[in-house]
Amino acid sequence: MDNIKVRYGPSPTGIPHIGNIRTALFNFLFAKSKNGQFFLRIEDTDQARIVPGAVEKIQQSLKLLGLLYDGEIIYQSKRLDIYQKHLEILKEKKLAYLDDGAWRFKINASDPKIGWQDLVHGQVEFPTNVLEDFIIIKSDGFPTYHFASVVDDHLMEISHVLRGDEWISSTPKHLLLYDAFDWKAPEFAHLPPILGPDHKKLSKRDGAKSVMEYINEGYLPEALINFMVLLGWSPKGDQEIFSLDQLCSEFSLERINKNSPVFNLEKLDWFNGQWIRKIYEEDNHHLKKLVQDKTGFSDILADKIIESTYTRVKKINDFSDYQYLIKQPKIDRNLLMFHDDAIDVLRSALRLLSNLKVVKDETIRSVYKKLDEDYSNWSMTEIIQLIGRSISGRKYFLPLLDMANIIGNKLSDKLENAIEQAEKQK
RNA sequence: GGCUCCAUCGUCUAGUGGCCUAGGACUCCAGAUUCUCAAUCUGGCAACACGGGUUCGAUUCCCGUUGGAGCUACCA
Repeated sequence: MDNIKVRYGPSPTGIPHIGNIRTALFNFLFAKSKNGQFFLRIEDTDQARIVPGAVEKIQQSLKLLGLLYDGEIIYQSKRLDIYQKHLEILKEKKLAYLDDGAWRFKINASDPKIGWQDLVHGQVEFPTNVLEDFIIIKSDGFPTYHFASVVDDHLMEISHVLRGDEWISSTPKHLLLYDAFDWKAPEFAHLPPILGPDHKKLSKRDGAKSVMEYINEGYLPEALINFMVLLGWSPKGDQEIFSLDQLCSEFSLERINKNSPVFNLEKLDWFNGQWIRKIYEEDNHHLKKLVQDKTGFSDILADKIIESTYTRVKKINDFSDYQYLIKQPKIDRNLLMFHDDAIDVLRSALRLLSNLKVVKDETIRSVYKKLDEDYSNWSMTEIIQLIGRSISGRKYFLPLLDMANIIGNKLSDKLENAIEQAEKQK
């Protein structure tokens, strides 16, 4: 199969969300895996629903992920004359008629069934008697999706149509249109949609956000791609981490799943963590730049923070949570309050730890001694350094609350054991 | 309602009649490691929706039931 051509055909009715973009991804990967071409076609035939700026957002989303399209972007709204010309052909064949200002296509199926070999679903068939004459040119002169996409796909020599599952029941209409023109229909692959945790259509709350939003939140394009592609597609082996390049050679339509996957943010977070570590190891200048762009850290600060915290971070933005560890700011009132709270927690924790003999007495005594001093003049760093060294010893410390949590967890375990044993003795 | 699609651990999935006491990943739990956490490694919990067939043998094939999703617009 040569001369593979596919297209991504969003309608500019808003900013495309991740489910939408996954369709673009699959199209892109399929084209690249077959050495084919990937086109962008804006399906702006519904004048009422057009959102200004949406096209730019679509382009931006694709660009951020590295999904470069071939050739020029095509606008259906600029091809009205072409659709008109094709309407004439149907009129001549008596396959179109005027109805209340709009043109309808006359269903003229000879067989009781119409079907096709779908590349992900296999054979799909519809009884033709459920089909009704449908509108191809609206009364405002613009074509409907059905008409415009069939005409354009043919003229653009699209070989494979990869689109959402919701189109599956309109495909018979499209097939009839191809027949009417005596055109060869392209191959179809209908992709199952991503669902929310409630198994309903993915909502904004559940993760139907744009690529830009995800990147703003600190997700990496690499992680987004990796996550999206594994939602509905699986590789041959057990490998989980894939770069776009690897996917371009690995991808295949046969391994697309028939059922609808559920969006799972925890796994996205995991992918993002994996990619942060991968980039740190392979190209830490790149990571540093990303962190600096996001946080405005100085060179030295960025180096220190990244080095000490890159294993615990899930999103790029998380790095900024650790800046106070190293920045040595003068203490403001808020930080001071935080001090008091944290130090109270630590103080009582230490008391209990010493009772339970979890930590060396010596350590506790030295921390106590420090804590009894007037700590309000200390910098945050000094406090954390002290506690970090005494209890944990790690040079680049933990946030106080983390520390309190650790101690708290250890305590509750110990206490639970103690209670259990006490009860056993009874 | 009609038509269509779909159905393996909580989630993403492998599996195309015997390699399956169903494999991997996320999450969770435990252990190892690290003077803490994280990361890493090891181990653990956890699934073939149900009922009929077909077959020597079904997660895998067929039918039905149930459940979920989509379409049923002068929206895409």
